[in-house]
Amino acid sequence: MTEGERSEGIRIRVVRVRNRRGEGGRLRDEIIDAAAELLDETGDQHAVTLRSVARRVGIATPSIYPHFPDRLAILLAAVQGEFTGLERALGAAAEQEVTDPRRRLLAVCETYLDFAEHHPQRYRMMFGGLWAPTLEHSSLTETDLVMLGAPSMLVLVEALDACVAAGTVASDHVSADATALWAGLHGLAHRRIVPPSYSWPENITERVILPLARLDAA
Amino acid sequence: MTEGERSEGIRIRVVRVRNRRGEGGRLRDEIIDAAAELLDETGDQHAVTLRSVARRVGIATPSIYPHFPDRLAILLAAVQGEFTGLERALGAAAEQEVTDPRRRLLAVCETYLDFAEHHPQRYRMMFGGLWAPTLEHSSLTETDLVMLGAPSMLVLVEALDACVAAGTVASDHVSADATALWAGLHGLAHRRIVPPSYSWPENITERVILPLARLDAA
DNA sequence: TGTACATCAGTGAACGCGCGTTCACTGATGTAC
DNA sequence: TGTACATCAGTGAACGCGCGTTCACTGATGTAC
Repeated sequence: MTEGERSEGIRIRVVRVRNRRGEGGRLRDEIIDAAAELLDETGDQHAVTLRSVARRVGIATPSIYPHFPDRLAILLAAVQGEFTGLERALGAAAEQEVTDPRRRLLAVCETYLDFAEHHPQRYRMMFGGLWAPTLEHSSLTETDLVMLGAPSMLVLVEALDACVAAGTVASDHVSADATALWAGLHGLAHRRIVPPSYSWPENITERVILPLARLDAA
Repeated sequence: MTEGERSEGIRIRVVRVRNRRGEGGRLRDEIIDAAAELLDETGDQHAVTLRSVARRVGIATPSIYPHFPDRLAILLAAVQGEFTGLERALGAAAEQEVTDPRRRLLAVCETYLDFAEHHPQRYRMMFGGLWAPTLEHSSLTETDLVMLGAPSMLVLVEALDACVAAGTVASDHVSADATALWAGLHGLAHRRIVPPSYSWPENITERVILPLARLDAA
């Protein structure tokens, strides 16, 4: 045991209770959680190494292999979990605003931007396009990655569609306009990720969302 | 000498002519170029190491130290050069379309997206927000980074302003609307960076740019 | 009810690799005399 | 015009580090008899 110890006089040893027989699969979730934590803290996929994950979990490095074939498989699993989290947050926001479709759409947009603000490193990992070049040497397929964002996109499409149905918004192609709106949201999310030195206009959010969603000013 | 050789029977040695006395500064530019090439090829700032740069240039690794204090200083210099390239491209596009401000604005937008498409890895490096978390251990300041994009932004602001002056576009706050337009462009650029599996609507570009620029359809 | 044993969950040491950084050095070249 | 020398532009070996991956292993635990 080389890790879980501090060399400051007192030695701390992380005690991890070994899973019971038949429940070894639990370690898989612990590994994913540790990877997500490391991503959040560092914002750098290179910080998620087999060894750093093992340290965080409190296991020996080779113990990862029964659960994941390689480093990227861990990362994909972590990012999958994060996309699920985004989807849930967007879905919950949509359900909060049952009556007014305009307010529902704006709530979904706001929740999207909040997610980016509160989890900037995750967001960057999810949408930063960090994946493509790394794919070559791994077991992942391109489709794995593209499919990840689909359910979240669906929430946005439905929220916009409700506005169209209610006559609040005129759109000849709802999913296309939802994609356009997403592009704007992604651009706005950039603002919350990057250091705040650039002086963004105060009402930049409205200036992007309202025209793209074809909504009037409030 | 360990590099510049291939172990396939024939040995190739990269012959690099040492700079003449007083012209040692030339190596600095060679280092920046090599770093930019590595960024373009890999899209991964971690691929730009002192050793990989030295190999590419054809020098010994320690020869970098007289020119750059650390790895990040090389990266900053490379990214600076790339921002200058973007600025030139946008400026050239604006100058092509002297007469019609509407067409000029659209040309600037198109050039921006073309840059993202043709240099996806550079673009990601420039705007991907990869910098912030890495900054702590380096000699760079946050302002260094924020200032980089300012001249390019100015081209966009001026192009939009010309539309407003010509009465083509109504805007109560030109620089704010230019920032909103940039957010949309950044979202669109995402499309050209990410693997093309997601089925983007055909006219997504117009659906984003026209409403944000407050332009009518053509 | 007791016990032998197969299996499960994980360990710990070792390997070769590329990395950043240091150090003392080398050989060409411009310049002072 | 010739030569000694300081300086410039880089070199090459070495270091310790964290990494992914391999290998033989260990000890607890559930199960068959």
